[in-house]
Amino acid sequence: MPPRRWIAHLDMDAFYASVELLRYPELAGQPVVIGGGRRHQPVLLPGGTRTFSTLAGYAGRGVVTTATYAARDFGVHSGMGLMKAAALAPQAVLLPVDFDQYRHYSRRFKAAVAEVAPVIEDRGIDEIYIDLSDVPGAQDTIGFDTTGGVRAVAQEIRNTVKRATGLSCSVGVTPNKLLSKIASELDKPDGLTVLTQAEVPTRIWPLPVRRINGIGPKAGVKLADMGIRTIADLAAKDRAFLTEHFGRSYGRWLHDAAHGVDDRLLVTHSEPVSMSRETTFDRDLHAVRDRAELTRIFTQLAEQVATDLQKKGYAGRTIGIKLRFDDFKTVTRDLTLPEPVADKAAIRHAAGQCLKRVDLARRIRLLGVRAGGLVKL
DNA sequence: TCTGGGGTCCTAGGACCC
DNA sequence: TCTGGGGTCCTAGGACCC
Repeated sequence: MPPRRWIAHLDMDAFYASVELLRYPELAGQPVVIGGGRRHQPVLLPGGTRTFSTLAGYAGRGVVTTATYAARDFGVHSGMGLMKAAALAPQAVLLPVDFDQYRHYSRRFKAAVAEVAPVIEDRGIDEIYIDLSDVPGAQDTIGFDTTGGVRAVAQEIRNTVKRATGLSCSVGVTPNKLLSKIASELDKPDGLTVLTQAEVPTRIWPLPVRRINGIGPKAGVKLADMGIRTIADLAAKDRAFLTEHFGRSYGRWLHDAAHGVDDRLLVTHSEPVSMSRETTFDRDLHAVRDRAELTRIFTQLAEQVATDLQKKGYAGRTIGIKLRFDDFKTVTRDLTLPEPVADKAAIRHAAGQCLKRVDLARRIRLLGVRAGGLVKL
């Protein structure tokens, strides 16, 4: 028997919220929402107990970054505006985002996984792909179960993550990244799902098309308009139909995805392409009336980008800006310089040149500064 | 109760060069 | 006077993901 390709997708369960629960164990089982600004720090009372802000009465433009499963039971989910979440679950505890803490636990869980299986693709703070094909034991058959070996390896990885961090995760193991990403959600939280290619029709086809990583809100609506709701519906369409409606490249990809076909290799090393900073204001600002404040924030964003570049040892040749207006329309402008830059004056100046090319009639909701075309110094 | 912040990749048109 | 292709770079917008 030739060795089989086994790719795992590991997804930490409600990651930010779970890290907060390690710090505040008294919140276990309660609806907790992470998001918003710095205003909602817990207060430590003289007796040693803590009091927490709740969602009730929240006013602002924040969104839910993560919600505990207890909060999700009220219909709260990530990306939802905090105002709406407050209407659904006013009693839910609201905690501010603490990225430093999450990054710390992110490094811990990834290092723990690497002890068992070193071939890892980073997919952000709380997800990774892992190639299990060459991990000792993964190709073993246990009794008549040809997937028993890889299941045991995946379980060992889950145990290791739990030991190292106190956090649970969900894992999908299949022959490729596309299927593993779907599989890791099939038994969430704290689950493990192993699927073979032969199980695609029974386990994957009944799912909605939006479960496929790469079919987003727009494509989802377009497919629904054509009566294509499940992955089975999509798999039933031929290539020509899909390329006709979605273009050659995306159409072909849709066809492959529906059939569980995905040859992509793991990307174990990558260089950043861009670095950016952006901010949404508490209230929409007017280019003339709020000029001083806009200028101050604009300069600050440019300086933050410069600091980020210098800290990581990069310079950017293309400097860009982003504005979102009160009608939510977003525009970008960028400028490619003769040489890469990383100092705040150069970035601020180039960003200023970009800003001159924008019509500032509407009020501004968001402002951002970006450096692209990065080169390592 | 409208919709954060940080990214990647793709497309498409125009400039410019050979 | 009017006609080519092909390739690369730059810019703007948009889809999508975590």
